[in-house]
Amino acid sequence: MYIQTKCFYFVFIMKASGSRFSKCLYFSANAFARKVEKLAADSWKKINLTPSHAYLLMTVIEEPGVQPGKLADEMQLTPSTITRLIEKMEAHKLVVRTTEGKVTNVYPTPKANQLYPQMKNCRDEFYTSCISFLGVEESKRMAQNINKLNDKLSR
Amino acid sequence: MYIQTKCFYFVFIMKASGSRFSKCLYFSANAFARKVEKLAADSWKKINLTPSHAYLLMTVIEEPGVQPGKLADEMQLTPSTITRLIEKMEAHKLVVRTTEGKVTNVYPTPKANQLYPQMKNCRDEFYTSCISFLGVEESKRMAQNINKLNDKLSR
DNA sequence: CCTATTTACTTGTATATACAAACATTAAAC
DNA sequence: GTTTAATGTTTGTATATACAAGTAAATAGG
Repeated sequence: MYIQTKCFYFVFIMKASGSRFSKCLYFSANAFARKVEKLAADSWKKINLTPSHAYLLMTVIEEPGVQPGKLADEMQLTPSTITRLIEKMEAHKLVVRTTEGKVTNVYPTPKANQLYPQMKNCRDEFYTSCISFLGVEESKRMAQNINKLNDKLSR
Repeated sequence: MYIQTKCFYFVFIMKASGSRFSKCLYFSANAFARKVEKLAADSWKKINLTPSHAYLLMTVIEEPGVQPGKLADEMQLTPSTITRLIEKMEAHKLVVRTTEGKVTNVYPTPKANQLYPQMKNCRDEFYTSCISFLGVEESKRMAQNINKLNDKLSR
């Protein structure tokens, strides 16, 4: 275990931090996002959902009838991206849409509701693996910090 | 100025940090990357380069003959992505490739070299705008922290 | 009441990136 | 030496996302 830690440290010296761009937020932020993405993707793979789909679906289950606009806000994605996600999940019979006037409501299907407990497990597993990589304190602080910066960067 | 700070704080409370997923690294990391991306894109827009293209080109100028594999390492992108980037920049007559055996070398064109001073300006501008949004200390620490985590997450 | 603006969502299109498989070249093993 | 494995790069294909423009409903001004 100690050796593994040292090994991490070695990699640390050689990899990102040793790269030409280590001090550049552009690279670090993007690389970090891709790595967290991968961690999340692994956690949800066993029920065949991408993280975006999974989080969208969980929101729909927890707030049946939620509107696409609100989903866009919460997930910090553009409305068009949300439309695409919903389309796919509709094709997989996990949500249904009803449109009344200019308002659209999204509801989970029974199939989705059945999946919910497993989805919560996946979410827990993802958090656990974040924590095991980054440490419980570090990973919490990181999310907080990033959020703070995100808000400063909100146009 | 004080009011603006308070305003930031208000947004902070309402936006990312208030969202259902604020404590989830998956969302924060992705949103953060997209925002930094946008900042970078703005900085390089005036010379019509995307940040990836710009950084790749600067590397090629500073290390003429650099190989795709090394670029992939430094930029933390996959070799296939590097190939695609190089193809595009070749189409724009900014780099040329020579292949000898299994090794490929990438060189800047005169056009690229001419562009170099402007590119450095754009880079500076990007750093400046990071700093102006996030603060000089915060933005340095952030990049460091992210790198540390990146290295821990390196497969 | 009718036009103009705003709101909510969708569509067309483009970008960046990745993974897996294909190649082609060199190195190793026997 | 011929087969096998490793290395470096490219191609085929798929994903996620965005922006800009389009549509359709609701609301506001005159």
